[in-house]
Amino acid sequence: MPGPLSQLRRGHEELVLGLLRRHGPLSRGELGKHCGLSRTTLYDILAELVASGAVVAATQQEAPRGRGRPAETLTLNPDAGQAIGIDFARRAVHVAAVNVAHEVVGSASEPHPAGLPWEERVELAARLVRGLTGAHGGGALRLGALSAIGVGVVGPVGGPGDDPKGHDRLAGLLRERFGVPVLADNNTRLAALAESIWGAATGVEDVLYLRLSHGVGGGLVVGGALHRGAYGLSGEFGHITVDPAGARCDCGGSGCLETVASIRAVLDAYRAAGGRAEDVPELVKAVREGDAVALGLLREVGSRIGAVLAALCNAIGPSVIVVGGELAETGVALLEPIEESLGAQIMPVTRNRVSLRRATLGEAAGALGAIALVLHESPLLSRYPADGDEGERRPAAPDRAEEPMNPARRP
Amino acid sequence: MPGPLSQLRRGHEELVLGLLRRHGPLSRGELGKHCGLSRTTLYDILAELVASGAVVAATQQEAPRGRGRPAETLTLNPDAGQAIGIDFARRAVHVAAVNVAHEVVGSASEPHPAGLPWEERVELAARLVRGLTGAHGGGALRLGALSAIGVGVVGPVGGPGDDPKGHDRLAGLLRERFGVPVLADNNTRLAALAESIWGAATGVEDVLYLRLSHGVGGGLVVGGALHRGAYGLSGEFGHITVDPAGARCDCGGSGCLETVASIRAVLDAYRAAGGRAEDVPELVKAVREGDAVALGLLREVGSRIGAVLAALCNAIGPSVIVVGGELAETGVALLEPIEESLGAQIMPVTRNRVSLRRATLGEAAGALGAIALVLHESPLLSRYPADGDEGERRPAAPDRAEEPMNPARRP
DNA sequence: TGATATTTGCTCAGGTTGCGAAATTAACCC
DNA sequence: GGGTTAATTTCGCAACCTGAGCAAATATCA
Repeated sequence: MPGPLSQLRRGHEELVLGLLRRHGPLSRGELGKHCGLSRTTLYDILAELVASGAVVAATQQEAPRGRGRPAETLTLNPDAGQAIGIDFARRAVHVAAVNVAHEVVGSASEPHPAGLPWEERVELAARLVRGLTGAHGGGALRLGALSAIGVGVVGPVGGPGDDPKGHDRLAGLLRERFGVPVLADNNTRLAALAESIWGAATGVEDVLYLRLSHGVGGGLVVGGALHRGAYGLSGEFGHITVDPAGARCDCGGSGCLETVASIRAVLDAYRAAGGRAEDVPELVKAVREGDAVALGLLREVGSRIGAVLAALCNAIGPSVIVVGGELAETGVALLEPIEESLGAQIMPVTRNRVSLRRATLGEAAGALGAIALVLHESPLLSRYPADGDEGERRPAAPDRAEEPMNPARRP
Repeated sequence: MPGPLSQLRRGHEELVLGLLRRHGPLSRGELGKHCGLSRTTLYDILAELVASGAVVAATQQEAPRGRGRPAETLTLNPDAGQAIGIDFARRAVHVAAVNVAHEVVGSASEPHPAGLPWEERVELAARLVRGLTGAHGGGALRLGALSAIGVGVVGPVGGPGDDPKGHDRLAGLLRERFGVPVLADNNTRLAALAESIWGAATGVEDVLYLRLSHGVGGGLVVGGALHRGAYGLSGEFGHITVDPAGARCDCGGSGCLETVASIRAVLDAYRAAGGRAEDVPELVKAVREGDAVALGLLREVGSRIGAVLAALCNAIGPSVIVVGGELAETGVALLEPIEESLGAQIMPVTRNRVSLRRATLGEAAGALGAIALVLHESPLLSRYPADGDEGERRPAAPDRAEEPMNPARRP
């Protein structure tokens, strides 16, 4: 029964673990300088963490020999706990695992036919997870202190009760098999989160992620946290209208970005212009060989994309834009026109403050994001029970800090 | 010296006060059901709040006579404390005041020439504040437990150190005069926050606010909190390109929404089309009289606006869109075309989940938002001291809950 | 009318957490 | 070996949360 006090303690533990994660090995003294807690409390917490095995004394003795007693350097125990994330994409399952230090220890994927029943997809995921943890040498899967699984799924997540896609059942299956809570979100959004932590925008707090794949979508990271929107419908960049007179889109609209910038749209346009490419690798090959038709097409597509990104930038003000998905493999042939168009339409004040980057995580991004979901939401799992009878919500009062921050907010 | 424990306590006090704010008078028992704290703790906190005068027993005796001892109904003491907000607009100063119950107790405005020095504008603000608190009968201004002033200013706020607009000096002047901390943000953004609390989107957690005035701008409320963006540049909807071949804009770009939907742009276009109107009221009058030119123009402008809003909706997923600023006074003549265009370009899944509304707060919105800034950020003022030597930041781990929430996050 | 049940308001003892001050330990320097 | 310095540990106290239990006020029942 997690009361407010245990929560406070847990928050402080998270704070200390977070410092170790970001700074690497640290002595107790250095830790104390950064965490804002009193030495006594910090030592108490550290003793607890050491006892639990989450933190161990670093073996390296590269201490800059000072005058007094040498400080013991502490570091996270890389074997103490793991978290896994599973991305149930349309035609494949991806899994990934990280250790307590938030270092990726492995990932695996396996394609499957579209429409495979949830039972079999869960079975497949479980097999991949076994392979991962086994290969890592551990044997039995240990979820450690995190005790939750993150899941990425296709389609909007987070809306009210309806469950058209069977997500609730999926969560049930996973809970049953792994015996731990399951957290889920849209896999493209999770890819955005992953890129903001391990990928092209590591450490950046405000990220706009655009994914150009069979579908076109994306996600927003706001203040370091994933943005979901009112009905879990945030990040649908692919269905922004770029040409009201354009082609019909599966979503019911016309001239959506997806009808211009999806894989199929680009390949169709390429073939219509006389090019020959059956899939993205062939298109990439053509681009590498300097095919003028391909380059011209990508220039046009990139220009459209850049216009949409510029509008979003002005509205949302991210500091990094990440472009991912298979089409991003065409590299500068696509990114340069995007950047040109973006620069032309964005506000001049913002222009040199936004950086456009290509995604770095590839197909594991969704699974990694699912892990991040667990790591970020984990304190949620220990919150004290809800009233339950009515959806009582707090207004937007900012939560208490768990870590020092500068109170001098300059107006 | 506010340690983590005092903060915890303060958080719980805020929680209880927040419940009273939103639900109005409540008995201890009802309060207990919602706050998730143990009865003992709750009673302790309430005793403290009653002793401090922040909470008083409600005089009304409309208790639904139950079986046992009748419950004492508690309510916020409307005279216990006040907060003030000041909006330093380009050509006017607006001030507003609220009591602890977050009820607006008064507001006042006074126009002034553009470019007035900060000293005189602060002087003007102080005079307005004196008038307000005096008129309310109180006499001396009491800021109560809040002890901070919120300020709205023109231009981006929240970026790094540079201070081209003299905001730092303004904060200094206000701190000196009122002797309390000063919190500031962009006034249009603050208007968005105000609309999400007291205005057209009361209680809504995800709001997109668009302001059509001399400039065109807006703000985003995400999860009930104001969104600032990486460099304080969020909400610049006015500089989204709607027509790359359009007119030059002051921002340096071309064809920005502001070149189409600002007051001057609309009036110019109206006159160019043969209409006669020197200012917005005259335009509104023409609209009311069914002037076909005006209606046609607004239809076109609204259509442009709707297209931009649709794109933003797909990306951000708000549940309410609020349109404010002087031009919104043209009413349905503008809102209907906006809604049509919005509905046509938004994703069908989202269509009936987004509601478009006209702002309700008028010119006081900025000042009210400044108050909200103080109310929302107030816990910040009591956070424990920072390390100061380096900008140590926590990653995006969600903060601890101060209030019950449903831990069952359905995937 | 009086007894009982029920709900509410409140107190008390106990456990946990955080923190300041003093004591202890382990190195270095002379 | 003795002194110095800094890291670590111990100790005692204060603040906070909580469960249990008691008193107060009222409705219901005999």
